[in-house]
Amino acid sequence: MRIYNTLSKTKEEFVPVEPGQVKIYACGPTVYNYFHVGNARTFLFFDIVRTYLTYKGYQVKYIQNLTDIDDKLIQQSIDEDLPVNVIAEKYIEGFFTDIEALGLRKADDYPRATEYIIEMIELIRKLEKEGFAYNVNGDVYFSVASFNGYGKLSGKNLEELKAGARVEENPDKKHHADFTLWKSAKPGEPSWDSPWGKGRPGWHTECVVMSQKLLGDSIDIHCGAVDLIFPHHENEIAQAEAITGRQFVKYWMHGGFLNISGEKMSKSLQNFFLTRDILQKYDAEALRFFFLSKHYRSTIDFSEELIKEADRAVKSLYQALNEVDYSAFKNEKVTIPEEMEEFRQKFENAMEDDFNTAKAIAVIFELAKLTKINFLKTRDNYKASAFLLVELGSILGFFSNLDEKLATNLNDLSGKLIDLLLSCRTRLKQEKNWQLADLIRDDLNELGIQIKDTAEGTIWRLNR
RNA sequence: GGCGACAUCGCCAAGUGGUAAGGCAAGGGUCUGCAAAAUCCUCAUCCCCGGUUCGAAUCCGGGUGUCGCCUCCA
Repeated sequence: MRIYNTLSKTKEEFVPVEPGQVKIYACGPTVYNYFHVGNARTFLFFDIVRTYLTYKGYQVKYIQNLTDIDDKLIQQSIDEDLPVNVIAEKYIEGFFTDIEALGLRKADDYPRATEYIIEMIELIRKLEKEGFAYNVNGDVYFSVASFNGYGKLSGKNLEELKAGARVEENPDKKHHADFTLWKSAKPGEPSWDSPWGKGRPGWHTECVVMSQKLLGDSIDIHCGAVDLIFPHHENEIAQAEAITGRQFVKYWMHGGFLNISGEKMSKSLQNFFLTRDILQKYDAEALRFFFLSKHYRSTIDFSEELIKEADRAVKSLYQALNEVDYSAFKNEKVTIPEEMEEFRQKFENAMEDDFNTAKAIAVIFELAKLTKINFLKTRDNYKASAFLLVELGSILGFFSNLDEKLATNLNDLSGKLIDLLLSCRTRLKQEKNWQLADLIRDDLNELGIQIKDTAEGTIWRLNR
């Protein structure tokens, strides 16, 4: 299994710190709003990483944090005229609603920043004591010059950062790349007591503390989107490794951005899409297909047209199962013949090459095709390939509500009524009353009931 | 200004030296009373120029274009 590591800028063989176990820390949302489709892509991808590693037999511990105190939350609390903790609760609830709608599995824990204030203060004190941090009037900064190795993740050096220049000068800082560990509170802001006075922790500290507390000093995978490489993750490394002297994270994984029509999503451009709004209009698996059809590190361009296209693609996958009447044999015990395992192998090869989901999806489609061919030609092995199709597809999160989507019976009465209508239509056809027969067909179609006139007679299916 | 990424069929997208996966769309055939569905078939030499090599979409150099990071951001 090979994973691209931002730290080395290469694909590396994946070897967990402790054999058989994988510890993953995923940067979660700052809960000042419902999350957008870009967040959704990131969250969804790391859920796939977790799911795949679990499928491979690793014992995975997966943590995703919730940032529930920070400047944006404070601003939002002013905008909505609600206390910060109420804002946080509101959007945390929204977060859980939305990830469920997206079909993500729950993380093992969702630690919140405000639950770890004491631990953060403790960390900052240690940093200060050991000369990595300094206090200026109640604001505590991390001194980047004191940590040798600063910039190793993002590939920046302190000189370049200085030359960057576009940064607002803060005369309190020794080096302008120094970042805030503890921020003193202005009147009215939520705050906690600390050795430096009332204030709140800086953003970069929470992930270090929660990662170390819940997963240990050295973990396997820490992930987020590319924008977090600098400064967020760079700053995490500095704090964590300054204290422990050990490698904080073995594999840093970063997902690519999602743009809207070639442009970065931003509120000012009015091209901002909340995940919940998109899920209102489109099927969650269509969105999932859209995300996974491109490699996770590439920038992806979002448009509703592409979601519609993805929706058609997903439907054709379901259609394959419909064709072979998967519902009728889904509870049977079927063993997958040896020669069919080559598909699993191809699928795994794709996934194990830095999670090449686009390639893995191609295998899924090949399997769908094979299933139909087996069914039509030989009637052999089609059950096995259907099972394999569902198994592998499920790893990518597809086929999550098969029963609903494959349903051929509404309920007894409705089904019988449809059958009744169809037998009338058959009679009309025999009488060559095409006009009326077609009317019934078209009207049923309007209702989402698709008629198929086959050699064996007329059958119907719910159009998904 | 500094650092970096990318450019493959109408659209989306794999592919990191051995002769272009997959999806969507499109066209044609079969089936059908007509349709739909299904099914079969068709559909690219990889931004440009130069180089390395027996051989390059894949490596090197130079262009052009797009994008990202350097500031809160998934």
